Amino acid sequence: MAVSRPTDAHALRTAFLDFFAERGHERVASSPLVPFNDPTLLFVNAGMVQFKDVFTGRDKRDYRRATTAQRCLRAGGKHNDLDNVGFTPRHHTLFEMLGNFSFGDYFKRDAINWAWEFLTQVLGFPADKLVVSVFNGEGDDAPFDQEAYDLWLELVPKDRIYAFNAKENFWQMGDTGPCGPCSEIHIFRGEGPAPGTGGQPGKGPAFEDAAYMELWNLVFMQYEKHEGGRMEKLPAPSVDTGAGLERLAAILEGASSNYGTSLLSPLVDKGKQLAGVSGDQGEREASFRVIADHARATAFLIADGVTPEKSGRSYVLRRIMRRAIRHGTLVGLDEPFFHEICDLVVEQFGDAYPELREARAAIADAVQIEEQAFRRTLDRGLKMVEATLAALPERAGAFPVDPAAKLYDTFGFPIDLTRVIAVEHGLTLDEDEVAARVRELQGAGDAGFVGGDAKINDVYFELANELGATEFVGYAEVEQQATLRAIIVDGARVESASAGASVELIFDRTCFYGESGGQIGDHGVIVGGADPKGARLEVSDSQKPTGGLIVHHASVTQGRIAVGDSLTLRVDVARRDAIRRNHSATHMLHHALREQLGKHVAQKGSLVAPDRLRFDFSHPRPLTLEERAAIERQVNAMVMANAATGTQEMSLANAKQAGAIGLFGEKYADEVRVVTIAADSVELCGGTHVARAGDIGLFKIVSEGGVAQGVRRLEAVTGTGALDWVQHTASIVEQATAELHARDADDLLVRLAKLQEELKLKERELAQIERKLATGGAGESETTEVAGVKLLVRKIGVADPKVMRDAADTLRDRLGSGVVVLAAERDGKASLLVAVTSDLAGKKVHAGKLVGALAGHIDGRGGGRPDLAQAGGPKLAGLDQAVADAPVQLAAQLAK
RNA sequence: GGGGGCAUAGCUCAGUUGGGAGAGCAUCGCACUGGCAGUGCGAAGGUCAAGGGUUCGAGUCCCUUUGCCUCCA
Repeated sequence: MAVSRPTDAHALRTAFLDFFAERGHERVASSPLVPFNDPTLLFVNAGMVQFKDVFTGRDKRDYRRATTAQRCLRAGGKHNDLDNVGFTPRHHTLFEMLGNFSFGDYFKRDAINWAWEFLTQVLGFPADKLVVSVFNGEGDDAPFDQEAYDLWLELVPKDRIYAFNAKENFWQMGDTGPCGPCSEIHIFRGEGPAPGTGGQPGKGPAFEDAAYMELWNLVFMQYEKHEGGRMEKLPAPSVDTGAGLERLAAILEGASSNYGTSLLSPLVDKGKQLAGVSGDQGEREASFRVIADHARATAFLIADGVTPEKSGRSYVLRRIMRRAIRHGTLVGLDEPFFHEICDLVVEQFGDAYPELREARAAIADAVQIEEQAFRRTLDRGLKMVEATLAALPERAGAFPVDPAAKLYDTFGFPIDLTRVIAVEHGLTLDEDEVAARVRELQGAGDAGFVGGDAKINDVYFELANELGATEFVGYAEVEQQATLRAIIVDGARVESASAGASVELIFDRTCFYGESGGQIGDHGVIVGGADPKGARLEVSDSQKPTGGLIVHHASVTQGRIAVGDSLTLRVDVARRDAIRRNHSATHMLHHALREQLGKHVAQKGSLVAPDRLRFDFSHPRPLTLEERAAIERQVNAMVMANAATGTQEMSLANAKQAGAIGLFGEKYADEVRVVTIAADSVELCGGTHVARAGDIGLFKIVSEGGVAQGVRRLEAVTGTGALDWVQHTASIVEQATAELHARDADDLLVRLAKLQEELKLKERELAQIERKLATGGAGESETTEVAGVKLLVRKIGVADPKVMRDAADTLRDRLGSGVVVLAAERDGKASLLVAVTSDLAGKKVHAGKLVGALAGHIDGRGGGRPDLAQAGGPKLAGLDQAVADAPVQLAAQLAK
């Protein structure tokens, strides 16, 4: 036996991979958690996901056996167990799936024998505790899996072989596609050997029985299901197996729960250490488990390029992080702690998953930022809960549902926390009721997950397999003779096409760059061909749908083309040169951002077009003008240094060694292209670049904005585009300078500030003068008495509401006790204002009612408070009547 | 991507059918005090995020934009 018995979970993982590597399996690295080319899936949730297209035959690999330790995540989407995690021994968000795969190579015999050998020989699990199951032929069109049954019989006594129906033991990828029966291996965890079936397959305890635990699932893909359910035998059946590392480790290490294994217990203990406790924490134990589990998920997700944000996968991550932090507060971890647990994950798993080490700083930063943000949210929510409690009537028995729901939905305050506080105040809160109210508020919008990537047409897979990758010669050439290998019209392959047709073309080689890595596809023309007159095509786009296939989108403007033709491909050079400038500038911008803002800056997306470049990157706040200027200076300094750019093919490992920047979670081939600019900027990149940095001419940022929380977007121009922008902007400044009679552009700002200051002063002065005019010369003569109440009525020249109020104030104070009525004209409209001294307001006289009565004369409406009210209307001519009517209306009010 | 919300003095925020822009803290001044802490009185500080609309009148209502918080897929 070559592989020796492992002592802990990490050694178990290695032992598994070694075991299958020794048996001819390619050791394939775990794919990132974000599925590649699968828009239907939020996260990789099984070991076989990265081989999906291989099983269906759409994709090919140069090996037929593979083994992986695949990180998987179950957290988002329709059915997730998030709420259970931490409270049961085996629910996890992140887990590792060990698997061995056969792509049309070995089948049931080897799969069964190896699984048995690994469990009993390598891990030393007692054979008499293991029971297995096969498909019994019920519930689907496939028959009883006699083959598997017979094979098991060679290893296991008859009464430890169970047979179950399709629900348990038949697997399918989707409604159609590869499928087949499966066999499961379970372990009996009670005392002694596993009890038998009583000799009858299909009879006996169901495996839901807590005494049994599933260890390994072997899927035998031997059928293909077609539309309508018709089942066909596959010529070369495949094997897909999966064994949960956490479970195997629990048995190996004799732990009653997965949290007691060497995978998770160091994380649980770290949490306890930070909380200043040790040993079993009873009810609080679950919180430490949640923290441990979620720390793993958090560290891996961030390493795979997911950041905690408010949409999609990002939101799932944030929810996981917040749940962990919340459980931290439950056990007294009131200071940021989670980043320390996540850092321990990096240490513990960094050997098996080097991507964790690479992302160490990014993980720490993202977690700390999220911890701070969530604690702010908690503080804010706490205040609101207190406010709600304070507003509650004395004898309320329950915390009201609506505020609790709003607190959660709108302000992100955990429902369970609201309940805890309510209970502290002797109130109850039904969490289910609140959750129901939240769903109501949500409007039950269930649109389903919409992924980013579009589904790839089968025809491209077919062509990629048949023709292989298109040779790209466009780094050096912009014109190239090539043989036409395929023509696609409306998604179907054709042999020829004539003028007027919209076609997609594939050649054996091309100088056209297929859109990828943010750089958009080339335009150009294609000429020549077998047609005596010569064909001509305009290429409007070049795409790279899959497998290195470069597809030219073109319209035939002249002549006729056919598969096999030799044609001349000519890229639009001016456009390509502009793209080169923008692509190289993008790299330099990336470099400058990391220098000026910090290493937390990571590319989140980019667009390289001929007229502009766009760069999205992680950064927590808007860029200041100074930061933007510093970045521009640095990029332009690199341009002026005019260093030659270099490209080099090397292995991915060497590239990383050289410090090349790549994208988190991006899938790279083993051989990568590395682009170096001025020795500073080293990036993995397949794009086209300038020969020397100086070719860029000028780099200018033209806009800055946000796309999501923590993600900023810069847009910039280069070369002639930059010149256009500068000239346009400069001409605007010059015109403005001339307009304001400023000496120069600097003076322009001074002039503007001065003008604004002056304007403010003038407005104040004007208001003062107006008020003086309005209040000036108030003699006793104007004042009359109506039923013992002093009344001052006056028409004034200013109708600005504020000035009228000030004027009324002054006049009212002068009266001591009484009523002031002001009338004025403004913008061709009539204005009225009534002010009443406080001794009368609301008691004898109501300003609002009085002004309302007078407003009728000007066809207007109005209102206000008892002591002050305003009205306005369009009928200027009625102003005098209103003035005359004032004593009458006042008398009427006083008479009541 | 959809829903819910926020943006008011340097800071934290109030502003309830649309009717005079506020509080606390911080700042400055004066007073009490041997000095400090403290207390009292007073002052300064606002394009109510930006732009448009409705209205006699908008911090308040409507639309757009920007920034931020939050829930959900």
